[in-house]
Amino acid sequence: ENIFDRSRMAPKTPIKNEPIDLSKQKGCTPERNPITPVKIIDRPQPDPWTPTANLKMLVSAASPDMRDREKKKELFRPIENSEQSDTPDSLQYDIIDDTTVDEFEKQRPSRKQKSLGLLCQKFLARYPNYPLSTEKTTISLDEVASVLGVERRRIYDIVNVLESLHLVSRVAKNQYCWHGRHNLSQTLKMLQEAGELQYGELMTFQHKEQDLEYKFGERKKETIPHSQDRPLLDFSEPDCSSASANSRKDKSLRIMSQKFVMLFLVSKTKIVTLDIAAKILIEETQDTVDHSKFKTKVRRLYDIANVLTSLGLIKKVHVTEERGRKPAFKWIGPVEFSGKTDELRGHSPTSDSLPGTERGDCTQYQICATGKQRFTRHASFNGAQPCEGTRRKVSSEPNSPHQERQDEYCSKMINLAAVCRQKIEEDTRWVARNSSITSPFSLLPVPGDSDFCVNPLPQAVFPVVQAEVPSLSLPIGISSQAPYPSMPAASKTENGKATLVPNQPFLCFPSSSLFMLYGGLQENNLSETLPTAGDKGNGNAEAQAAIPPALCQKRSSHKCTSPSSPADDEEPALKKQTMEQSDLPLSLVVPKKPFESPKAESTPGSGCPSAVHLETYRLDLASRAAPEAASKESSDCQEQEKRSQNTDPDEPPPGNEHISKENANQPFQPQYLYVQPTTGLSNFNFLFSANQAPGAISLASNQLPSLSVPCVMVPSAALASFPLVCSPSFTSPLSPVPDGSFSAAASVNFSMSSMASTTPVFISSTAMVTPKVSPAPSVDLQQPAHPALHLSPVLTRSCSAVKLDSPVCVGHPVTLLKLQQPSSTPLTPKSIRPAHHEAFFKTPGSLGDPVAWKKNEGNQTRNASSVQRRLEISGTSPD
DNA sequence: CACTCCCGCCAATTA
DNA sequence: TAATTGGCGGGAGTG
Repeated sequence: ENIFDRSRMAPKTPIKNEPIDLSKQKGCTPERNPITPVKIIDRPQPDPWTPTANLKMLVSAASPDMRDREKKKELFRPIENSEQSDTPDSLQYDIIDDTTVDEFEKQRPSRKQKSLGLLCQKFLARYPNYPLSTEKTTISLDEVASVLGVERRRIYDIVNVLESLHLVSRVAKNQYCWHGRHNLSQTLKMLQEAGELQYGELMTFQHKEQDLEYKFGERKKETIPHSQDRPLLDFSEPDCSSASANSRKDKSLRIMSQKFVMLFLVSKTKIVTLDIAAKILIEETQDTVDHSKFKTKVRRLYDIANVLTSLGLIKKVHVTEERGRKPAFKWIGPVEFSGKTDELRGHSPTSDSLPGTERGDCTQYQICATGKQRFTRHASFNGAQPCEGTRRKVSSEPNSPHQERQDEYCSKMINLAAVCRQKIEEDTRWVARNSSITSPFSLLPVPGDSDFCVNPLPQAVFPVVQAEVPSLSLPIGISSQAPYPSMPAASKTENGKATLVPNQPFLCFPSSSLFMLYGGLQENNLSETLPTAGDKGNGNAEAQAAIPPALCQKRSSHKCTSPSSPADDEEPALKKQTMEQSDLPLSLVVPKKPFESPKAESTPGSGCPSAVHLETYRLDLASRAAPEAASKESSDCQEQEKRSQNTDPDEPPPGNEHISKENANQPFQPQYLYVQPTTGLSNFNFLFSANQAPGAISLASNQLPSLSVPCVMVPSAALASFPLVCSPSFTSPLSPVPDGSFSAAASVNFSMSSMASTTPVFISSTAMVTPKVSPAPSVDLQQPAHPALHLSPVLTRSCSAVKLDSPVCVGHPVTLLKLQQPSSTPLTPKSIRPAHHEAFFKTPGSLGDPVAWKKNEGNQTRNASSVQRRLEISGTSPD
């Protein structure tokens, strides 16, 4: 295209009087005098009258060529008709006849002809996509403006967007330097990463804590070699900056442009609707976006979109939804940026272990789950996500003090969540419409109680078995793989399938596959408690839930994993897949922050945010249900255990994995889904609670059910070595078993070995999996190698302790037990809290124990991973 | 009427 | 202080 244009354009003579064709000047330096020269000279200002008049004049003045019809046609046509032919055929244009042209010329240029997109095309036509590195092309705004016959203002619009993508950079007043697309892929990659981080986390919130900055800086540096191009990515940081600074800058078209692009890059479907983008970009926390603001944002987005369209990065599409079609844009640019910047930032080997994926998942879930508590959310976020910003913040400010921020944070999150949710919906619909695939999200309204869906990861990435649980009214995520027939009431035990066993609180899946489970909160209370958060929270949950695991993984692999880590290999693939699968429901947000997450969290001493969260969470729960927070945890655990045990009998034999529909019925029984780590994820396991309280899911505003999923993230390694205890449901106050009763806690041990890929995993929410899950698996609570202690014996107390220490991220009330360290004495959450933050936030490497621990695990995991993991269920009750 | 998005006022920044 | 940038939103063109 460009070439063509160029040829055309090239001949052009510089504007009449213009001294020099600055545009072509090589070397930015040549004419150092950034003169603002020309500006007026050629442009007789005389006619203030109509813009059109000016335009005409300019056009005519600009060059003879401009007058030429053909030229015009060329210029205009391509853009105008872009829809028709994305691949413009030069011939076409030529062919197009002049006859029309005359009129064309006469009539005042139509609006289209003056469109920014067209203008941008003209602009781009002037410069080579891939200029020789040796020469630098300088762009003079004035010149360009005059040549193109537009006011400078318009040029700014174009340049700003181009600048956001590093296609140009400002060198001086009125002077920009043309870089071309050499760095485009790199830039996109960066944006993608940033997007994942940002949107994944949702919050890159700003605090400028040193850490944050530090991190950022570091990251950037790592990623970006050149100093020059990076300017934009900074946007995330700016938040911190003072309001004043932010004011203008924040809203900058550049930043918007980057964010907009990020949305595409992060989006699974690669389609972003305008309104959603606008909502997301409006950082306002408020749910209800100011209408005028929204409109303004949309205007800007159109501006940006026009430029991006002319760059061939996006194209306009429409997403149809029940309400009608909505304008949207689809990313048609490169999706994979293997290139240059690939070197991920895997900091330390240890980091790799972190499952970005899980993290992300967790985060999302967490968010969703706890609609109520801000703290919780935050905490969860922190815990779950490694976002530096967040964490730092948290760390620095332990809970309450900074509520404001939290609020903001929350609000943002909420907002984002809402947006995401919408997006998801849309995407889903879109997808559904476009593809036969049923999106998991489509589930929408889940009948009260049971609302959880299982989302399979995108196929490619993980061999996933998708389970549908019709009974649950779960929408089955059919993301990629073959959909499984839903099992009606009956439970299925088939291998690949995950099933809910009727009556059983378990979900079983084939070990090999990963599942994402979305669950509603078990507790309605939360929603009640947090009225404000409630809806939003749901939205968040949904949104988050929506996020495809794949993304997470991908993310994790990228960032989290150190280069050396096994994940790396896969990474590309994952990423790719992720990227590729356009059909899948979009996940706007991908949590990203692999860096520290697990480890940091896991850090023993440090009270991980997760721990904090838990506490908070618990507290909330407690408040609604029972007051004793401290005891509560333990109690919960115990309860669950008890229950589980109780239920066990009912349960099908270990070998079977069934999901009981009843679960659905039983609002309170928590179900967990265990997600087997894939290679990439090998380190983490996710447990999601399957059960949700009916209330938890609110479809309210949206049809999409908001799911709050309590989830627990556990490093697989950790699991392997440690016995996991599925947490009891704290859930509803309704829960039959009050605090006091904990009979047995069921401890589930996942040992890598034991959990073979083939082995189905059981997740029991309330129910115990006491029976041997798999016959084969020996119940070794501990692997010899691991230093970790198994708490199995002490489930009860361990619960609390575990949470804190364990690398597990808890999104939810779920209590996982995992003991990493041998520390015999279980720490109570409380005790732990204070200390952790610091440790927590430290770089993974800094974490002594955890790291070591992790490494061990990691190794094991790897080894084991290939091998297997097995789930062991021990009936052992704690004390 | 809903989309698009051009246009240019005018404030924030720069030089 | 003047010029450059660029946010912003009215309102016109399109379909």
